[in-house]
Amino acid sequence: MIFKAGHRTAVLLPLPLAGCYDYLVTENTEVKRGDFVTVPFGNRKLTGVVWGKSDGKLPEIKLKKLLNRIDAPPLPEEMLKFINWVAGYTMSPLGAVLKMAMSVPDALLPAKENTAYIKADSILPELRITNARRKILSVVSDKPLLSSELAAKAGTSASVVRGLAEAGGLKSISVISKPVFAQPNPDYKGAVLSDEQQKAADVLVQKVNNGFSATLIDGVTGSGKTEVYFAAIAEALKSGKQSLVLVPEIALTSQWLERFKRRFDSEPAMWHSDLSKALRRETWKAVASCEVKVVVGARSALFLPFNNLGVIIVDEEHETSFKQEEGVMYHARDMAVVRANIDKIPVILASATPSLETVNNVHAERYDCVYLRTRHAKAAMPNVKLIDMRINQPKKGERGVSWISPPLNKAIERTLENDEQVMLFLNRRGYAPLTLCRACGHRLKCPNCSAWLVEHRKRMILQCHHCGYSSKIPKECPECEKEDSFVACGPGIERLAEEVECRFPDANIATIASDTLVSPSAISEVLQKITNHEIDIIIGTQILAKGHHFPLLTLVGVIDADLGLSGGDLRASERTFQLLNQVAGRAGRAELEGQVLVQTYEPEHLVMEALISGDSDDFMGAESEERKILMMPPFGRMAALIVSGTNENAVLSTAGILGRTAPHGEGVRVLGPADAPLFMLRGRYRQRLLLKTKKDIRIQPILSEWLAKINKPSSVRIQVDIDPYSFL
DNA sequence: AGCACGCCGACT
DNA sequence: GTCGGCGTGCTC
Repeated sequence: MIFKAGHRTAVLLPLPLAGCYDYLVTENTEVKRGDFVTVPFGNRKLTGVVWGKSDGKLPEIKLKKLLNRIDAPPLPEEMLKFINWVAGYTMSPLGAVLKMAMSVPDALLPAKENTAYIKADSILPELRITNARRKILSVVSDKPLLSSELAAKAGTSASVVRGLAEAGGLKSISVISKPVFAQPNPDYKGAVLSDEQQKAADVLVQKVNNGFSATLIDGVTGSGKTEVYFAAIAEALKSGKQSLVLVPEIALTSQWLERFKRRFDSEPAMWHSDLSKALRRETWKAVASCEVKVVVGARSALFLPFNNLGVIIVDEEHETSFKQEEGVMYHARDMAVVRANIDKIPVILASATPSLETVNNVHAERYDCVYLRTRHAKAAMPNVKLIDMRINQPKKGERGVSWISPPLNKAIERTLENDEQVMLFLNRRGYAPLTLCRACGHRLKCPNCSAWLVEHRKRMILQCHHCGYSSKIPKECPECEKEDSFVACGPGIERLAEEVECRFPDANIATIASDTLVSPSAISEVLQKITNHEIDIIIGTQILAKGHHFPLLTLVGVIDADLGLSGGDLRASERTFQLLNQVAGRAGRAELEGQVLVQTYEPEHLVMEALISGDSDDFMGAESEERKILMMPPFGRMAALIVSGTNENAVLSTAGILGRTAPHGEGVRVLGPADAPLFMLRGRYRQRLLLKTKKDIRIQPILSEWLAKINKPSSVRIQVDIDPYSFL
C-alpha cells in the first residue's frame, strides 16, 4: 500500500484516540503502510504511523501536509495487525495501543552524536602535564573513545579527559555511539538434559520454523523448564530469528540470566521499566533492526518492534502480573498467543502450576503440552505438612501476640541447629495491616481510598498500599485525641520479624518485601547474602516465591495460608494454590531434603489438600467444575465496567443508568452496579458492573452497543476491563 | 495526550 | 482591574 505525492493517507498517532487522521502526501515523498512519519497535529509535531487508505470523508481544505517519512525500519504488517487486534479485543483506542508499540519516541529521532577522543595530531609544549593527564596520554590511541571509556582505561575521571581535550592534549571528534549487543551462541554449550527434558526439548525444537503453535511446558518446580525452552531459542537463533521471553518480574531474573549465559555464552537484551534512557532507545532500535536476537522482558516487551520473531516464551504463565491493570488492560500471556498466531510462530507457556485457562486450552487441544514430572538431579520434592491453627494456637509470649505455632517454632529450632536456613512466608507488607485506637476504636484510613493505612514501623510511616499515600504516625488519635492509644492489628512481615528476633535472638534475619528492595542491585545483594549463609531466617512476601533457589534452605513456613482465600475474587483459590506451591518449591532444592509447614485454619480446604498431596489434578478438576457451573472463565466470558469520578452522585447515577440499560438475553447476564470493594480509590468514587456471557458469544459488540447508548457527564469515566483479574 | 478557550475567585 | 483555577472540546 504505497501513497505517492498528491494522495491522502490515514496516519495513526500514538494518542488515546480511536481513529486515524488524514494527511496529504507532498511532492518528493512516498510513504507506505507501516512507515513512521512526522505530521502536524494542532500546534505540535507528532510522529505516527501510516495506517492505510483514507476514508476520504474529510473535506480537502482541512487536510494538512505530511511533513516527512522517518528513516527507520517500518512497523511490519504483522505488528500493525497485532495492534489492531489488541485494540479491538481490549476495547481500547487504537492510538493507545500504538503508543505501547512506540514507547521510545527518542528511538525515531536521528541518532545522537557524542564526543569521543583520539590522540592529538600535535601537542603544544606549554601543555601542563599532570599525573592524571599522563596516564590518559599513555592509553589514548586513534580509536575514538568516550570520555568515560577513556577515563576508565586510564584510571582517571572523565572530567580530566575533557579538561585535557580543551587544553589541546586530545583531539575531540563526533561519533555516533551505540552499544554492541552480544550475540547469543546457540552452539555454545548445550546443557546436559535428562531423557525427559530432551524429549520435551525435541518437541519444542520441532515447532520452531513450523508455523503457529501453542505449547504448555507443565513441569514441577526444579524440573528444568528453562533449559528445555532454551532449546527452542537455540533453534530460532540457528535460523537467524529473534526470540522473546516474557517473565513476570524482571527484577528477579539474575539467576535466570546466569543460566542463559551458561547456555549461550552471552546475556540477552533486557526490557523493563527502569532501563536507562540511552539503553532503552538503543535496545528498541536494535530489536527493530534485528541486531538483538533474544529479549527477556516484562509484559511491555510484547510490543517491541520485532521484525523477525521466531518464538515467544511466557515463563510462569500463571502469574497474574502479566495482566496490565491500567490504560490498555491486556493480558500479556493471552496477547502473546495472539501475536504468535499473527506472526505464524510458536508460543511456549511454562509453569509448575499452569493457570486454569491454559490447562483448559490443553484439554480442548487448542494447546499442546509437554510434561516434566521429575525434579532435576538429587533434589526430592519437599515434604508438605499442614499445621491446624485451631488446635495449635501460638503461645502468647511476653511480647503479646504471636503468629508462630509451637510445631513451626520447633521446626525452626531444629533447622537452625542443623545449620540450615529457614524461610517464613507472609504475604503482607509492613508492620500491621490495620491500626486502631484503643480508646475509641477509630481505624486509621487512607484519605483517598477505602482502605486501611498500613503501619510501616521501620520507616515510621503509615501507608496506603493502593494509592501510595503516606503520612507520619500521628501522636494522638484524630478522633478522640487520646495520645499513644494506637494498637496494631494483625501481622505484617515487620511484625513477624519482631517476633522471630525475640524467639531466635542469635539468628541472622533478613526481611524482604517489594517495597524494601527497590533496585536490582539491592536484590542481588540480599540474594548473595543468603547464598553465602550470612542469613539464617528469611522473612518475606510473595516476592520471595519466585525463581530463586538456595541450597541450604530446608524449611519453609507459611504463616497465614488462608490469607488469599477470602474476597470476591474468582481465582482466589487457584492463586493461593499457585503461590503456596511456588513457595513450597523453595525448600530443599539441592541435596538436602526440604520441609514445608503450612499454618492454616482451613486444613480441609481443597487448596490445602492439594498442597500436601502434591497432586494438583484433583484440585484443578474441582476448581474447573465449579467455574463451569458458574459460567466463569475459562468457561464463559467476562468483562468488568468500572465507573469512576470525583463526583459521587454523577458516578452513582451513571452506574444506575448502566444497570437499567444492561443487555440481557440468552447467555448474557449483568451483575451490579455495586460499590467497588475499593469504593474510593485515589480520590475517585467507584462503582462496578460485571458482564458475563457464554463462551461462544462475543462480548465486545455487546459492550460497545451498551456503552454507545449511555449519556454521561464527561467527568465520569467508564473503564472496560475484558477478562478481569482484579475485582477491586 | 496536550493545548486553547472560557468562565469565576484572590491578588501584584 | 488582572492572574490562574481546571472543566470542556478539538486536533486531519
